[in-house]
Amino acid sequence: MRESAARYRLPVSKEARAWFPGLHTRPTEWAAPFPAEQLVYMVQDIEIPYAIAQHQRPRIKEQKLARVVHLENEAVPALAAMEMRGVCIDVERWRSILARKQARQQALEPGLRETLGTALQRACDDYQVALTREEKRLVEAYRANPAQSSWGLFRRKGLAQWQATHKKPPQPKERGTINLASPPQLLAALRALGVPVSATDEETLEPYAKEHAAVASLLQWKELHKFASSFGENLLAMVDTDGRLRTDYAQIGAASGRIICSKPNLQQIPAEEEEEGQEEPVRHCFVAPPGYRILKADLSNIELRILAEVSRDQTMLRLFAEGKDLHAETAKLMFHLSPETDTKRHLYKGVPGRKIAKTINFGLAYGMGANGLANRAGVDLPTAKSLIRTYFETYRGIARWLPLTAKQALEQGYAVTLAGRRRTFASIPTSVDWNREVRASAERSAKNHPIRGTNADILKRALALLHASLPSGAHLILAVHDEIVVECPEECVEEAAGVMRAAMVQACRDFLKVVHIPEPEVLIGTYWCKE
DNA sequence: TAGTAGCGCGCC
DNA sequence: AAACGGCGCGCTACTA
Repeated sequence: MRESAARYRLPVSKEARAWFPGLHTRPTEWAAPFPAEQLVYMVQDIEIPYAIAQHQRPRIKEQKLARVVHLENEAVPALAAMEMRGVCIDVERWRSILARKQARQQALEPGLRETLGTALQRACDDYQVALTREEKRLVEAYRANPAQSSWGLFRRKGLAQWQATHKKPPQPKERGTINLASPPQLLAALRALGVPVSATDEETLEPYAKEHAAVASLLQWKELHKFASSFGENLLAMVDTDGRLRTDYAQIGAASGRIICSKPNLQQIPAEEEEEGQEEPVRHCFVAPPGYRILKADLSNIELRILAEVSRDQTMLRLFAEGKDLHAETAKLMFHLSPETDTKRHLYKGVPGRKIAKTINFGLAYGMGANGLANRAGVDLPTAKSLIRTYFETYRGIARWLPLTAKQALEQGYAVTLAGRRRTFASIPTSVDWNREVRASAERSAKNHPIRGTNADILKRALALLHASLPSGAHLILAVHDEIVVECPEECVEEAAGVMRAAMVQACRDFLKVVHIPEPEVLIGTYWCKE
């Protein structure tokens, strides 16, 4: 508030605020009427926002932001209610999942410490052992003749950075041991084992898992460790004394206008168990209190529907209208397959057609290039390039819309969603060469904003509708990008489910005028589940 | 000792 | 030639 007030030269003083914390521990003051100073402060808290709003109103109109401002204002009570209500957690079930995972994690540790610990020790004694044969040769060549060496191979990261990653690893606390959570230590140890990697993330290590048992084991360990550290006791400690977990929502936290949440971030709770069958997903610990049910609805394929809407791509609009599996139909169109083809089975260069189509459909929303497609779909670069070409021949409307949108956004300085939500961009002169990367990034964001941001528009509209229309006793619990979770007394589950279906469709209809909107399926259970 | 940068990884 | 967006957070290692 202070910043906004300053913009309109409205005086604000926050000093009086310091008086409030701990007031309940000061019985005399607690019982007495508010001092004049505090009253002034409290009045200010009402008056200043009003004055700010008065200043902003004409500007909002002028910039055609009235609709999105209204949308945001309508969503405020829903967000506030979710923050206050929180979500009920089955702590016991959570602890038992955690215990099993930790047991598995600990079982892996002796072997890993032995193998990687001794490897790290060798690397510490002589860190040259952590260089691959090829790198040793290159470094030698570079030292001998910097001008002539295959400098190009270092170019990607730059020699300085390349060397930095090969500096002496930090010594573990005890000789012969290793901190498995330390990327630098891991890097040195792995390289000493002959695994020529330059990072220790899952994607980098995965190809070596077959060859090196230690790598396979390490990958499992990392996964279990991640779970324990991010979704273990630390998170459980945030459960309030009433057994409910509460988060902080930031209503316009993301540049796209999406809601973000933190402390804890409930939008990153693992949805599924990677190894099927064995363990229960932790979302199952987000439960309905006794006498209640959890209801979940999501906006299926919403980003692609938005894309079809804004681009008016006739083909994609038709596929949605037909209500078929969009990824499969995309594959059929791209590869000229007959309608009855099983696109999960039909291979193109060794990769299922549906997977390729899905990867492009999905990746499109954030400006994926040929390289990204090659990585994700598992094809080579030329193939990826030709696949993207084919995709855009299939969806001409999208092929036109994407670059046009980027161009317009950068010209006028902002991209816009269907509710009129803006994302601004600094102007980037074409003439300057060094900002090509900046420009490319801005273009991706500009293409992305109408899709992401409209998704946020729709979600917020749905939240507002639901907050106003859910049966009494039913409460909004969670909002995760395209998914809304409600907790509801058993007696009115059917009514609430109906309200949810109607609200989701209405929210879509408020913004999407052309594309087909299916009525969402509402899942009803005793816990938060995925499907 | 406290703050911060970088890596890595969870979600969509 | 190449480069996948955008968010929060835990951890380590470095810096002040």
